[in-house]
Amino acid sequence: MAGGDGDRARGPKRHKSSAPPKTIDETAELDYTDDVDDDVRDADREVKKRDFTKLELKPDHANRPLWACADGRIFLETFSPLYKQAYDFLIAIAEPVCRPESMHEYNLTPHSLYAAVSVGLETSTIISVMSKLSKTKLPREIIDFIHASTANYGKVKLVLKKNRYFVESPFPEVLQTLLKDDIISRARLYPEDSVGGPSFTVSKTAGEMASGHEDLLDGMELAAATEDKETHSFEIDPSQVENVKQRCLPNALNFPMLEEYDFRNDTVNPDLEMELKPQARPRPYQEKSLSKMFGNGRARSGIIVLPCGAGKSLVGVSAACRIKKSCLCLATNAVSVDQWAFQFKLWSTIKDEHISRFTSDNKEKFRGMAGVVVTTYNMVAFGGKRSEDSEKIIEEIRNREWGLLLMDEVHVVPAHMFRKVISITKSHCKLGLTATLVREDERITDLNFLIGPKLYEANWLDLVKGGFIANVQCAEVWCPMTKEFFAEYLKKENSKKKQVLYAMNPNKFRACEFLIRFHEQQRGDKIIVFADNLFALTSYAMKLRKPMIYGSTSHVERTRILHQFKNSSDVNTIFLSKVGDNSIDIPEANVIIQISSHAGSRRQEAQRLGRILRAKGKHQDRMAGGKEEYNAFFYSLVSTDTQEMYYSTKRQQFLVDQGYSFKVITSLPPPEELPNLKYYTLDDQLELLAESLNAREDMIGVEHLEEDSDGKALMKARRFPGSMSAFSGSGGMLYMEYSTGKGKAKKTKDPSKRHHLFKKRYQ
DNA sequence: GGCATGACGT
DNA sequence: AGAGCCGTCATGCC
Repeated sequence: MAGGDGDRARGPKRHKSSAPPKTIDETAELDYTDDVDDDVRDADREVKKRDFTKLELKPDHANRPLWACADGRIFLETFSPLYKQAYDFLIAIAEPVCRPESMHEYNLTPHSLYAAVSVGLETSTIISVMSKLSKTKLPREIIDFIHASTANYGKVKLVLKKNRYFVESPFPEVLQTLLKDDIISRARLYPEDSVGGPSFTVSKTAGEMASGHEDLLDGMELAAATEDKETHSFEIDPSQVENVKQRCLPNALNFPMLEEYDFRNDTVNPDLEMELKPQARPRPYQEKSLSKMFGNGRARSGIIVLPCGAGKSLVGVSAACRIKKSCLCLATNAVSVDQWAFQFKLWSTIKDEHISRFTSDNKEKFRGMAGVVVTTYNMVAFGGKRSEDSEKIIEEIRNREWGLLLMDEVHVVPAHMFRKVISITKSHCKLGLTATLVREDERITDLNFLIGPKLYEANWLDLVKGGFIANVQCAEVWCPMTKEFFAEYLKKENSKKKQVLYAMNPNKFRACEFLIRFHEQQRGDKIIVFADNLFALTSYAMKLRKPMIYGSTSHVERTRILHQFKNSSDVNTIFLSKVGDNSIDIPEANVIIQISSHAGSRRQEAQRLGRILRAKGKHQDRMAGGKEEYNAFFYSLVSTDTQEMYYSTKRQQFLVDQGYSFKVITSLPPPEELPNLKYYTLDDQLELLAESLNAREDMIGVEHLEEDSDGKALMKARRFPGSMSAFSGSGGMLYMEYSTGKGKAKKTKDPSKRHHLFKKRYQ
């Protein structure tokens, strides 16, 4: 799983040296006389794996949207009339690698196929649908691979009964196989009345193995098999569940454990009275996510990936409303806890006394037999000494059997401490939600055994087309370093000092000033400026007299600034440090300018973009006229010839994989604007340089900051004798021209930035 | 305020 | 070359 990377486990062997496949156009022009035979020599097959020209096209290939390579790569034409069905199918069986506008690339992996069978697809269906969609006869390797990857699915179940975990299977020999594994056999617990032995607990149940129904293509129905079976089981140590599940995954023993909650037949745990309100109407993709989770009448554990602003919370609340059992909802911080509690009350009929928040400031009592508790990962995983109140509540949380464990921002769960929440709490079903299933470390794949497979992932650009999220223009603004700043930059060894210099580059400052002025005055937009570096954040905000929020801004202050930003036309721009990445909710903003973003985090980049995806409102109707128009803007300001260039490319990767393209702008601000912007004279620039060079770590702190009555930031004069001097009048002409026109290289035309599939053409 | 933790980069 | 430790900026809990 994992959005785009992380999952190094490939399907059929990938050839390191293999050249990129020919482009579709090239292959289409060749003739297809050769056949893909079942018994070609290995050497031939090696060639055929990476050569499209040898594939036999079906006569009606034009109507079929897929190309499948023998090495597990799949390409999808997005302009096909079957795109929608094919997308739903592919996202279920394969890992998206890159999704530019007209051609998607996917990868078939053991994990992705495991995910496919977990949402109810059967091996034969996967092969037949793929075959139907494919322009060519499916390569033998692919078929074998699908069979091998899915053969053992559904043979083993993990079941929670009376707060104890059992590994169950109708096949005792499978359990024996599992127990040959050291980790699993050590995790086994024996019944108290036995001395330990090879025998399993046997029970008779109406065993229904995996089944479900999907509306993939016409006539594609999945059979449900119901028959009475004997079930064999052994108990495992709750603290070892994570390890046991890991051992069972496709890349190890390959008996992935089913985790499904038959909530309708759960008579042990009390029901919770909670319905979705009639006005809560899930959108098609939300409905689709839920159908993946509840496809067979039970609740599957897994992960749903939706962009920010696409309504993840409605999916979470809907899931809880279907299960109708106690639900533990985990979020990353207190603000988010409040929002979740609010969302539950907004979308569901849950009674106030059945929902409680549990944070350090808000320890609401848990009443009744069943309920929803919203709390933080921190609270559950906390290892230190707890207050008396907390101790009581956490004890209740530990001992309860939760119907649903709902995890917001689930990409944080692989972290060392946070993953503990999975074993601390006992739940029948786990649902993880996130917009960005990426981490810069390799641990994202751990979610496969910590929680479950990825159940659904929406395509951002499809949601843009549907008008569900904003249509964002992404741009990278190249700001050349001034001569003086660059000279100092080259002298510095310390990367921290370098960072300050490229963030404070006067050309970047003026590009920022220009963009703010343009969007505020010409378009009436609401702007967020992000700066990771606190020196840059404070300097920019003060020079431009805009309010800012960073780590040590008090809660009261944050609320006040955000309120002004939302409600007053006087405050249209706010400066945020990385506080803005997570814990602040700003639905009004529709422009982002990044001035310092040293960290090469793809997740942060996507998260920041997500801040403006909700932006629609008055701009929404512009889309109605048929012609799409951008209603949100995302600018990354980078100082050219510095480290920033490298990080910027790295940061953008996630969004590029989602199909976003970054336009490169090289002529900002327009030359004729220069005199109207700050740091026009060399003296001013040199003064800024001196300040930047003197910037010390300890100078950032509340004690050095003051705010004037407008809430605009000022700095104590003695700290920065020169900083107050240049509040020159703004005004002057503003230009629209930057968005189009001369001399501006579009990134998409730059061969080095193209997707590898298309690189050749530009070489 | 102190301590623990996360996610980056070096 | 890579793992692991530390630095920075953030949060949460007591």
